[in-house]
Amino acid sequence: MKVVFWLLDLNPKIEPDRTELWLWGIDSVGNRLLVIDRNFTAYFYAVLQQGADASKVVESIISKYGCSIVKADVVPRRFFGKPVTAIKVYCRDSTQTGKIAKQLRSIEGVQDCLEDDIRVVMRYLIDNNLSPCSWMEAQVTEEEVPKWVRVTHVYAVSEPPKMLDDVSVPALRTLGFSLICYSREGSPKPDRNPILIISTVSSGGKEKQFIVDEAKNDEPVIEKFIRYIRDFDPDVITSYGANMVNWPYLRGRAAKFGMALDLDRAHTEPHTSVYGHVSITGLVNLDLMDFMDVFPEVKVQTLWNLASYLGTADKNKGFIDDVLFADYWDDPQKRGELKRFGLESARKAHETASLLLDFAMQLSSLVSLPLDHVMTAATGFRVEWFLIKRTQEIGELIPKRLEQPYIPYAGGLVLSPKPGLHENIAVLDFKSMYPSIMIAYNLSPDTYIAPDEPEPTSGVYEAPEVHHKFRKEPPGFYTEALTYLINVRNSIRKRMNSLNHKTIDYRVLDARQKAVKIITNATYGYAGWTGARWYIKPVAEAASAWGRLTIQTAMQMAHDMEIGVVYGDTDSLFINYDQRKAQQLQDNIRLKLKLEVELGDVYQRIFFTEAKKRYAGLRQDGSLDIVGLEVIRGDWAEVAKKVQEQVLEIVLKEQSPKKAVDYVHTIIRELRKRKIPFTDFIIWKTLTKPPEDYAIKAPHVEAAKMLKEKGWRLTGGDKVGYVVLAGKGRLYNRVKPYVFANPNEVDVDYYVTNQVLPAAARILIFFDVTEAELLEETGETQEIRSLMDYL
DNA sequence: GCATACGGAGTACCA
DNA sequence: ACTGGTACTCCGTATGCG
Repeated sequence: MKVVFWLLDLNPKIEPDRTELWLWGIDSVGNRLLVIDRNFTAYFYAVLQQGADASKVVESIISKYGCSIVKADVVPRRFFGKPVTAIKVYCRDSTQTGKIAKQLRSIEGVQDCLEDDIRVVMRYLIDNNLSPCSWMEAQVTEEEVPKWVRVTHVYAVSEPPKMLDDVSVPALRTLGFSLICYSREGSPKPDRNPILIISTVSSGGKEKQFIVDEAKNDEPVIEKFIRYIRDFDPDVITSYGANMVNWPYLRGRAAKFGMALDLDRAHTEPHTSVYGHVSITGLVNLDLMDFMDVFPEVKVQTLWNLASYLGTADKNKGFIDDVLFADYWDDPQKRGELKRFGLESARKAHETASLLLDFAMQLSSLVSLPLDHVMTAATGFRVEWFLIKRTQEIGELIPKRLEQPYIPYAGGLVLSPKPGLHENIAVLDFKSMYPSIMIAYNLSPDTYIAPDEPEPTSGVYEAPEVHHKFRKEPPGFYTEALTYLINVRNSIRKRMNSLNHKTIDYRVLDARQKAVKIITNATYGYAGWTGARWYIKPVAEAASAWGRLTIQTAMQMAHDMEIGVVYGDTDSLFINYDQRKAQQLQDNIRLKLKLEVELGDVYQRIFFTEAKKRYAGLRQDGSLDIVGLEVIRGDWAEVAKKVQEQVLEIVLKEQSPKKAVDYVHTIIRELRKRKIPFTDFIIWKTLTKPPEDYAIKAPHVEAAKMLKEKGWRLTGGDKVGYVVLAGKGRLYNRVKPYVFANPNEVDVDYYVTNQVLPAAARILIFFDVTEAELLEETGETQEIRSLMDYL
């Protein structure tokens, strides 16, 4: 019989005599099912030395290691584009490929072994051209469902499934949860601190909380939570901090009680897998924290900030800092608030996940990494798996990941802006400049011609400045991959145009085009990453060199047409806007440089400082576009950011520096009177390593050390929120984590001199306002103000 | 002994 | 745990001056 199913998750099942592939899916009527492929044979390649006798090598491999090898076939392959002869070595035991490959490397005639580091799951997906989060069909025979497998049907296949061309997504059962633990010794630890509340929200809108008793015995809480999940049987289970905190904590607590955290579909427990991700067999564990790199605008990474950015929540109403959990629990007046907070967190997790799930599924389907891995994997790995999939058709072998020395190279060209105000400025952007350049000049690991190599007869492209050469024909696999991505995105966008924005199809397609876009744009970065399997520095170096030439040529063309250029960065030019001339410049660039240029923002007025990468523009619709300045930085106090934003708005819209100065005076006065909310004083900075590893004393490091002393866990990547307190000595001697600080201790003067003043002066200095003027109020304004204050 | 200068560490942004 | 280009604050020491 035939089944059609949507692939949710897959895992290898290691048996003594074989490795099975277990594919967990959902069929078209909503049955959860398991499809088992028992015909998988692991393999790797032994690449032969030039001129080695292939059959001789096969013979010696078989004679020496025959008992662990099923068969060995001689096959033609490519490596960095160059033809090689390889022996495809099939292994009896999929867990032994690495070991056998290592032994084979010392056999005479074998140059190296490759692809022994490709994991079973990815091998299966790549070889059979299957993608997770996609529909597929297979010829199957139904089997009895083992007692410990929680699905409706189990099938066996004799052939791997085949992909279907259907972009739809089945209705998934989703569950979001949050954890609240009790600790008076800093970060809770599972061996000593109980869970107080587990809150869950599931698709269908059901909300349920599991709350500990007065004795804080959380054993039944965990028990009931496990049972609840098993009954609901979610396809996707989501929480914020799932991988690093929630699952390890739940496992730790369960272990303490001698309980198995048995809530998956195969009677096993959540276990840590690649990239530190927690895998739950048969379903998908999604950590919302892994989505934070999609939204760099959210500076302080928390579930509540993410939710409010995505618009599912009204700011931080009802938020409780985890430092205070124990206090809230112990206070009968406040315990209810804590319970509400827990439930609200679960709601936010569930709502946020439902907004982001489409994107994650499309990314998973595009790059072939399973849904529960794809957001955890760094950009480089997502690009890499996408590329690996594309190289299989052309027989390119997958290089090993090597430790390579890091040598920087020249990047994009940045022009110095003309400081001050400009009227009527338009931005011309090169459309996906690096990908276009890589396609145009066939830049790829397999097209690179090293200096000592002969040039092919079809000719080469030679990069400016750096003189790296790339063969013109045939196209390299980067070129093919990028062309595919760009075409796919165009066709998706075309299809979207004919759809209502509110339809599910539109939403799914939009998620897909976003996924395609991030992979396209990351390919240049991947090319210059020393960790890349296909790292060849000249590829990235040539792309940026052509980029610099491109922007310089475009600038010269603008100049020849008497179009003023006020600024530019890498792939953009800021020009004095004249619609007719701009259009003509675009056409000229398209003809001469063979690259698309699009008209970006048009500003009524734009303000530049002397610094590059920092400006503020007033768009024609009246909105502000602030770039690089303190306003959008995450490491300045809110009070300073608000002041700068207002100053920019006044200066750009009303063109009244005087009014801006008055505004600054007002805020400084309020600051001195401590009328500014405490949270506006918090300065957030990221730790790049554990606090104790710092060679120097820095304010955020000292604040982090204070938190650590009280038992809070802090390492690289964590953000520390601190405030500056009144006192003497170095700055680092008078900071405190904001959770420990009292609003009255805040050093108002510091915030005036080192936060508000520089932020405001950065702008107003270009309107001949001095810092002294910003500090001192003079003349009548002061009289009026003080009279007003008095009244 | 103090104020100032300046390079380096550290962070965060833009493309 | 994708790239380079850039600005900026603060630390921590060197330097200059009296």
